[in-house]
Formats: sequence, structure tokens, C-alpha cells
Amino acid sequence: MLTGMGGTPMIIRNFHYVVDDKKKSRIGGGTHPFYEILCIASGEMTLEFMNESFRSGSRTLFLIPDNVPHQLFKHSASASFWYLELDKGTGPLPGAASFPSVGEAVVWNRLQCGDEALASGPSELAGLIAATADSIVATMQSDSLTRNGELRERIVLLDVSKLFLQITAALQQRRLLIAASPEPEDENPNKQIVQDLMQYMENAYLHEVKLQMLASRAHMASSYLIRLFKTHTGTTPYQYLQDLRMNAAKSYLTNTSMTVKDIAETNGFPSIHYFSRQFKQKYGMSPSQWRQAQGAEPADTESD
DNA sequence: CTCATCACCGATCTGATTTA
DNA sequence: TAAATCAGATCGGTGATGAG
Repeated sequence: MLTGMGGTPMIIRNFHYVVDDKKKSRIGGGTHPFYEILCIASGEMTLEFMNESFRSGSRTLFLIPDNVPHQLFKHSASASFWYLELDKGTGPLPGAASFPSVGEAVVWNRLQCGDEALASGPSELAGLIAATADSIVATMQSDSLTRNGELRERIVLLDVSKLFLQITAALQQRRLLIAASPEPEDENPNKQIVQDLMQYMENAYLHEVKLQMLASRAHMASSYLIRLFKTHTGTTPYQYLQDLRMNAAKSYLTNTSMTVKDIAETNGFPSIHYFSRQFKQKYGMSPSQWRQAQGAEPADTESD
């Protein structure tokens, strides 16, 4: 563990290096309260997360924030990857680093699927990030540190903080590049406001989000905000929020045995009644019927 | 006990209009 | 002409209730 200046420290909950050559395409996923760093070492895989599919090959580093449902699929005959699960704790991270938000993780994961993936990216930061990721896995697998688990954890957590700082720098650099490019759309301050609100909702969708909160955040009337939001995204703020919640809930139905009531509460729905009705409206069947149709395990009394 | 449905009330959305 | 507001329509959110 890493002792900070106050609060509970960040700790490593789990590390695994996986070599998978089985036929099954779905090789992992679910949801858990730990921040996860996932690195594909070889093969081609898809991460499904926040209603997006991120398909990428080897030397890719994905970020999966805590409590965000996700699934991992393999496309090549064999694949190897490692993942590190972190309990965030409440204390500060070394070097004033911070865990990338859900919105930042989405942007980062998108970059991993494009030309700027870890190994092939044009920026030298990509090389530094790859080196830090290599350092993490090397430390976790180091024979000489097996007898001193606490020291190994401290070294890895320092690397994790360093990795987050490097990723933050890469995202900042990316933002500067976008700001400098002459795309007329990005000069529109309203689009920036809408993007800010989308990011805010991606971070806060598990809690109560009121239109009035969004309106005061954007410094405009709620009715005008809805119009603006729809112009840029094709959907309303509330609908966007509901989609985030519904997708998260669907993943819980598939990957856990939690009751529908618990899933509704966990994903920001105000009541099971409302969740159930919305679900049926959207997918044509009740949550429990949908779960059965997916072949997922039925709800039990123990929640996950 | 869990989940689904119904009816009512309030929040959200949209068309019309005004303002700068 | 774009930005902003208003008022009415629509839909989201909640409590009560019943089925399995």
C-alpha cells in the first residue's frame, strides 16, 4: 500500500497476466468498485465500455474506471493481456496525480483504437507511457521482489501515479492539438459547453442529475440548454443520461445476479418501478425477462 | 419478498415569440 | 439572425396495489 498525507491509501486489489488461446470470444468483464488498467500484450481484442466498442491490437492500454460495467472480447485465436485492479482509497496520489475521470477514460480509450495507440502514436509521450506500463508488469512479475510484496506494491503504485500523470499530459497535448487545428466546429463555444455537460453526466450518472443543475453549470436557461444539446448531439440531456444508466443496468443484468431493485438503485434510477417501466418501453420486455433471454444467471438474494 | 402495472403530479421538452 | 424566454404539451417519477 501507499501511505499518503491523509485518508486511506490506494492499494492493489488484483493483478493477472492472462494468456488465452481458448475458442470462447468473451474473455472477461463485469463491474466492480476498482479502477482497472488493462494492457493488451498480443492478439486483437474489443473492450465494450460506456456504450462504445474499443477494438485494438497489441500494445494497447485501456482505462476502466471503478463501477463502470465493461466486457472484453477476443478476435484472434490467441491473446495475452494483463490487468491491474486498484482500490482508489481516499488519500492523495504521489506527484498530485489523479485517477482519469470516466470522460477522460473514454477519450483515452478512443485514442487507443486510432492511429495514436500506445505503440504507434506519433507523440513521444506514447513511448514513455508504454515504458511505464512495461515497468508495472515487470515489477509485478519480478522474481526478486516476490518475498517483499509490500515493497513491490509501493514501486508499482508509484508507476501507476506516473502513468496517470503521463496520460493526463497526453490528453492535454491532444486537447491543445485540437484547439490549434482549424476545424470550425471546435471554435463554437456552445459545442464546448455541450461536451462539458456530456462529460459531467458520464461522471455523475450514478447519482441524481437535474436539468436545473446542468443549466446553472452552463449559465443558461434550461429550455435553451435542451435545444442547444439536441442541436449538437441529436438527443436531449435527459435522454442522454437515461441511455448511460440503461446501458450500465443492462450490463449488471447480464454479468451479476443482483436483484432488479438493487440494479435500479445502483445505476441512478430513482425506483424499481420507474426502471422497470423504462426498460420495457425501450427493449419490449421487463428486466427479468430480458435477463432470462440473455441466458444470464437469475437474481438471488445475495447482491454482488 | 420481488417485480410489474396503473394513475396522478411535477419536471422536461418544444413551438411560438421576443430581444439584442 | 442568433440567442434567449415563455407557456402549454408531453413524458418522467412516485406511491399504491396486485400477481407470482
